Amino acid sequence: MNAEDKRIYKLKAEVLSAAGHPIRLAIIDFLGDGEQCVCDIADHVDAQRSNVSRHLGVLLNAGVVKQRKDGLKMIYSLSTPCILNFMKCVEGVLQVRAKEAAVLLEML
Amino acid sequence: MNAEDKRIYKLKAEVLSAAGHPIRLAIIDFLGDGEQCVCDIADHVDAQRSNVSRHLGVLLNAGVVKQRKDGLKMIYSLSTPCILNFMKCVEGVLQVRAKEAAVLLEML
DNA sequence: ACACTATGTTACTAATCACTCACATAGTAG
DNA sequence: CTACTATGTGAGTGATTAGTAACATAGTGT
Repeated sequence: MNAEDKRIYKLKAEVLSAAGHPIRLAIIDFLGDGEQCVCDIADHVDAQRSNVSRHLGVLLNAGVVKQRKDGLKMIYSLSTPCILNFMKCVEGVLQVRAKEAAVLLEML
Repeated sequence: MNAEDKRIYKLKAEVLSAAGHPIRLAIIDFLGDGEQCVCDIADHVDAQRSNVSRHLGVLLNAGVVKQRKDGLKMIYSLSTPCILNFMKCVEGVLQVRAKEAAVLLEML
């Protein structure tokens, strides 16, 4: 694995770990229904505004969301809808996990 | 967003952030070609064995990989191949990012 | 100009993570 | 049994991250 590969993995890891936080995941899910302003996002994910603002900054920085100003409000939306697709795969992983847990339970 | 939702987002975040590290991403990519033992993985991703062992523990814990013992060796493989698919989407995000960076460059 | 609202930022603390080194364990081969 | 190999784990350190409170900024309406 050369230095070039490492750079690319680092970039990809940035995107994935941006998505790898409960609040940010909730934000992504919420934005799947359409663009939203910070205050509505904060209400929906049940967290403080400044905290949500931070998380949005992380997502923006990773390129997962984009922003647009509308008067006083800053409107956020998903930069590409495929982000929602890979949640399906994540659910698949969780299903495998759950199945294995069930098998272990049987063994007791 | 109720407590149940939060639990599920936390689980999903666990899977995503398990994938959100350059070395672990390289491991996932490598396992895409087929199962591998720890020592070969360590050689391939160019990191120390104990460190790789740790990262594999994280992936295992998240349910991203599974393990199988073969004599002295512990063989790891992807628990579900769809994990490779969502890399495509990550690449899409990076493309959007690159495009925006190019646009910004034009403006200078 | 003033007060008000939405957002972002600074500074700080607590928590988590990554990495390394040294050691422990399990299996293999002589 | 002994030496060796592959893997995993505890302890420690430095780096990164999450969350909060207080403040700064930008736009709106009177």
